[in-house]
Amino acid sequence: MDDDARPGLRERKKQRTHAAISDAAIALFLEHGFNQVSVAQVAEAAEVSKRTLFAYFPTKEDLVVHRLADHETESARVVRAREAGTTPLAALRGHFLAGLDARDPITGLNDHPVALRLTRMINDAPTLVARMDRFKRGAELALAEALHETANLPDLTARLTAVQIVSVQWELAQENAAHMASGESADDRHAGAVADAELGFALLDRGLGSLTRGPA
Amino acid sequence: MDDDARPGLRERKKQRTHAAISDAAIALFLEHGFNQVSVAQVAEAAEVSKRTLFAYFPTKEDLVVHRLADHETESARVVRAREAGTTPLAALRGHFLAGLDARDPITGLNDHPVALRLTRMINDAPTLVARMDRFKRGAELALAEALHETANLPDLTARLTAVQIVSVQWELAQENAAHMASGESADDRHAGAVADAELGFALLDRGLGSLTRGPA
DNA sequence: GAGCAAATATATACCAAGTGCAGAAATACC
DNA sequence: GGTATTTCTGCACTTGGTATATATTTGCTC
Repeated sequence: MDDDARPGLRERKKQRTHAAISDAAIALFLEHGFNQVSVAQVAEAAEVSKRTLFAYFPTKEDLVVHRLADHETESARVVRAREAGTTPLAALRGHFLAGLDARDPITGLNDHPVALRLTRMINDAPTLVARMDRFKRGAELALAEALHETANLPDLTARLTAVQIVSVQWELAQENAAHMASGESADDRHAGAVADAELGFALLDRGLGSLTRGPA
Repeated sequence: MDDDARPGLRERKKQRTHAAISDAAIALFLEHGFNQVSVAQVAEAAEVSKRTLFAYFPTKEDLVVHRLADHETESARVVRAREAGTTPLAALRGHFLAGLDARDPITGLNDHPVALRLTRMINDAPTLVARMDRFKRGAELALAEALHETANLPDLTARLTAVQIVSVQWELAQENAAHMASGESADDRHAGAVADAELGFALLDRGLGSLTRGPA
């Protein structure tokens, strides 16, 4: 819809307003907490009417979550862009490990103060946590579609596969974020995070039966 | 908390009020839709003040979801109650298949008109869907704890295992519910549901690698 | 059974998220 | 410059949920 072909004054202004609202919101939320700041305050700080704010962001939660929108289809894109001969799972494993090396916040392995405050802010606000779940669900469906289309999997099989993969990635990120929240540094945690990721992807690849049957 | 040891007039009255509110809510929601009915209307129908309603149910969504509360720990209980020598996954597989046979609504394989209207009502209300996600998350954590305590699994391994299992069960139920929503009868669907469940649990047991490596 | 303390219910007023609407202001287009 | 079209704004309104202070009910003791 929003082709970035030609700026145009109107488009540029819209983008600036969008950014102004978002920035004001994040700043206020990080400072005082999500539930402690009303959308009216955000609107005032962004010098915009409440009505306009809701024209840009359909809900208060979107003021935070819209920043993750790109990540929603990340796994799906990785699967689609994998090289021939690479299984989807191998591609995703490689991508996740690369994310750990890069300290990509989506892996949870990032100890920037802002990242820490952000995860804490989210976990303190139930409605935000719920919104993150919807985000996760979107990632599952996008990945399922990618698997269905590029890996020759039946629809249900693709969905069953996708939900397992996304759930494991999510839990790994939660684990890393919990370590960060308890004060550990990303560098100190890195080795453990890699080991945990290997465990998670091994479980996905070889199945839970491998726990009782021993390693393949 | 609420020991059912001795009734007592006060307790009985509370239970009756609780049921009255819940029944009024479900009836109105099924009739007009979740978003189309206000909590004030529910309170009026139940002949109770709005404040009292919120004393019994912390949120509007709880008016619906509290009925599933028991199911939240169902998988965890199945794992804890499994016979010696049975793996958790085998126990859960057996339980799920039994649920299909019994047309347990939690498996999605139930074509009672009320069940159909209920799933439709939930899917039409985003806040209810979000609440179901929280319910699912609770089931994951409960199962993780059960696996940790009874299957000798490290904490993270238990959580990774639990999220995979619950996610697959959930997706299987979604699939069945979708079939019901499109008019198929539970009896007609049963064989397919069993086959899908076998697929799902096979993926869990043998891993996603089995898709590329072929059957074990 | 009267009387009192604790629990529960109610009415009222209130806050915050989100929507509908009518009009003002800005932008694009000619 | 004039006009059609977006976009923004102010205002009133609905709804979920909470605070407070007051009334009602229940349980218990004598």
